[in-house]
This record gives sequence, structure tokens and C-alpha cells, in this order.
Amino acid sequence: MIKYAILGLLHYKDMHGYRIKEHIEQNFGHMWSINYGQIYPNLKKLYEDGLISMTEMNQNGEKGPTRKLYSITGKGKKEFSRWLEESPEKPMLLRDPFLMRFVFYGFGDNNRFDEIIDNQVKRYENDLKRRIKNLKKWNKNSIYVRLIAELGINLNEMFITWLKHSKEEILKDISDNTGTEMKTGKRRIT
Amino acid sequence: MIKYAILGLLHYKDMHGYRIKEHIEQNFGHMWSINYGQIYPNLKKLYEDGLISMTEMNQNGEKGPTRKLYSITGKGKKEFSRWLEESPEKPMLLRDPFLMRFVFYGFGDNNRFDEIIDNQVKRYENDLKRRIKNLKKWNKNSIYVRLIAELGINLNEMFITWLKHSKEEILKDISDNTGTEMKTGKRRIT
DNA sequence: CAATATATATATAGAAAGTATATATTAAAA
DNA sequence: TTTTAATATATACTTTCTATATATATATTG
Repeated sequence: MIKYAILGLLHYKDMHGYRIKEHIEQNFGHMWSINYGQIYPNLKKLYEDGLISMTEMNQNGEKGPTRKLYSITGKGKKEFSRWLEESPEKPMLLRDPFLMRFVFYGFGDNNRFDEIIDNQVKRYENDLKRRIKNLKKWNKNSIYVRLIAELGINLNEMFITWLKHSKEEILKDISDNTGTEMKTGKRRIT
Repeated sequence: MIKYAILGLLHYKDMHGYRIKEHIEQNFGHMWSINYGQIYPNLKKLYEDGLISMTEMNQNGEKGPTRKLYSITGKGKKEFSRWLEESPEKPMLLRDPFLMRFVFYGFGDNNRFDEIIDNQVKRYENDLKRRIKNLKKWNKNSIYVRLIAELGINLNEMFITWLKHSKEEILKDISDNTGTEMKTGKRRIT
């Protein structure tokens, strides 16, 4: 996927590796993060496959060694379009690091349960605040990025509502089953 | 993370590799998928680190070669608890294969846009149907799994609403900018 | 002006996650 | 009795992600 994402950025404009990372941080910060260890090997592969071309540029005035400026080729545009219309794989809910923990909370310490859930609610709330604050920034970008930013806000609101409701449900379940041993959350994952 | 997820399953009950995969498919199907190439190397690592113990079992009556039955150790339970209370990493919105494509739709063919969006709405709707149908099944499981299943339904409903709204916004944007060249979606990713 | 710090830029090693396939054993079927 | 199917483990390979090493040109400082 990253291969195509990089191709997409080069579809927008010619860039070298360092600039790609900078661009992602400035234009997709908190929605997407990338590392040089993903960028450079992918650029190399895309170049070898003829999906991008390269020219070395010795810059004037600015710091640093020579840049390798990459451009998308005709073949690259074609391959990118193909990917764009391909039907995307379904994301798995439990690949979310919080949700993966959540399914196992039955094995945790009930005394610390409140604290852990409340901390996660706080994390979602901070995230929501940041996203609302940044909404103006996204408005200046592509309509597509702005719509994703709106989705992020909807998601945060939903997660907060869901998690607060879940906390109540779980506390009710814990108090219902106190002492019965056979029906605790711990025993019912199956 | 998978290391801990496997540890969590063994916290519930002793299992061998093959059974772990079966268990995940039956109890977390469509929320989580796993592969033998993730299970066996992780079991090996967990065993080497003393987080689980192993006994070889030659089964009677049932098919197949000897099983390696794994159990969580005291050390394993302690390490699992530590992980459970650790603060989880934030998931990145654009790691979703559909959303990653979505931000680049400005580079696609406007004539095919409707079709692509409508197909994705259909995917979300089918997913929603399946999740509602399976809700009874999750009710028999742990309360935590049931709550995640409810979250899945909320998510699907939200995505459908968001995507239908987004489609209208984008169509409006496309018709507003037709012919102006300078302000099309294509040019405004930045 | 020489030494050093800083920003720019690329490259690669290594861990973790995910896909695909090879190999072996036993019970049941043909 | 040979083949098929289910059970079970193992490993090779790819992709994703994290961390760090290396190099260069400009700016800064003594």
C-alpha cells in the first residue's frame, strides 16, 4: 500500500525522499506517519519497476547533499489508477491496539479497570479536541483530506460514547457476578 | 502485539497452534484474522522466553500428528498484565486501505467516481448486515467481545452516513470547479 | 579562519506483522 | 491397499515499521 501512497504523492508533484516525509507530516500529520525506512526502499523499488523516474539535483543556496528528485512516469500513472479502482481489503477491528487489549480485560485486575478505561476516554477526548482545532487547517487542503478529518472527528465522538456506555455495562456485569465464580467475565471468552 | 494476543488466549485455556487459529476464527471471525506463520514463530518465542510451557500430547482417536500443548506460566501472566495496562499506540486513520485511496481520489477518473463510492457504500452495508446478524452469536461470548461487536455496528453505520454525505460534497465540488482548471480537486492536495 | 554544530539527505539493519506454501501424520473412504 | 481428507507444525518470503548510521553543505562559534 505504501508503494501506491508514495506514487500518489509523486502524482501530485515531483519530490525527493526527504521532502516526501516532510510533506506527509505537514499535510497528513496525525492521520498518517511514515519513516525513511519505508520511503527509500520503496522509491528504489518504484524506480526499478519504471513507475517513477529520477534526476540528481545539486541544490544552490540550501544545505545538504545532492537530492534525488523523483517523477511519476506514464506507466506509474496507469498503475496508480489501477490501484485506485481496486477494491480495498477490509480492516480488522482488533488490529487497533486498544481494542485488542479491550477483549482481554476480563483477565485484568478489576480494581484497576476504572482507571484504565477512564484514561482511554481521556485519550479519545484529547484527540477529539486536537482534531476540532486542526479542522481549519485541513479546509485549506484537498476536499478529500478535509472529509477524512471530519470522519476522524465523528469517529472520536463515537468511540467516547461507546466506551462510556461500555464501562457502565461492564461494571454492571462485574457486580452482577460477584461471588458466583462460574459466570465472571474471566470465564466467558470461550 | 500478536505475542500478547496469543498469551491472552492461552490465559483463557491451554491450546496448541492449530487450535489457536480455529479458536480465533470461531470466536473473533471478521474482527481478527491470524496466520500459522504468525502463530508458530510466536509460540516458539514465548516458550523460549519462559512465558508459556509445553507438553507434547499423542492424541487418541483424533486425526493428525502429535500436538504441542502450551500453557501460560506465572511469568507469562505477569507479563500479560503489564501489557494490558500499558497505554496503547494511536491507530492512524490512513492505514485503512479504503481511506488511503480516498485521499487520492482527486487523481482518479471523475466518470468512475460514482461507481467506486457506491461500491464502497455497498461493502459497508453488507458488513453491517452481517454484523447485525451475528450479534446473537457474540452475546453468548464474553461481554467484552459483545461490546466490540456493538462498536463494529456503530462504526459501519457511521461510515455509511459519512460516505454518502462525502459523495454529495465531492460532486458539488466537481461541478463547482468544472472548467476553471485552477481549483479542481486534483490541484488542491498541496 | 579553523573547528564544530546544525539542517538536509540518503541508506540500511533489524524487528514485527502478514502471506503463502511445504511437510508430516493419522483416520476414513474408495 | 491406495488415496483422500483432516489435523498439525514449520519455514520461506514479503511488507510494514522502528531505529540508527552515514554523508554533505551551510551556519556558528571560539
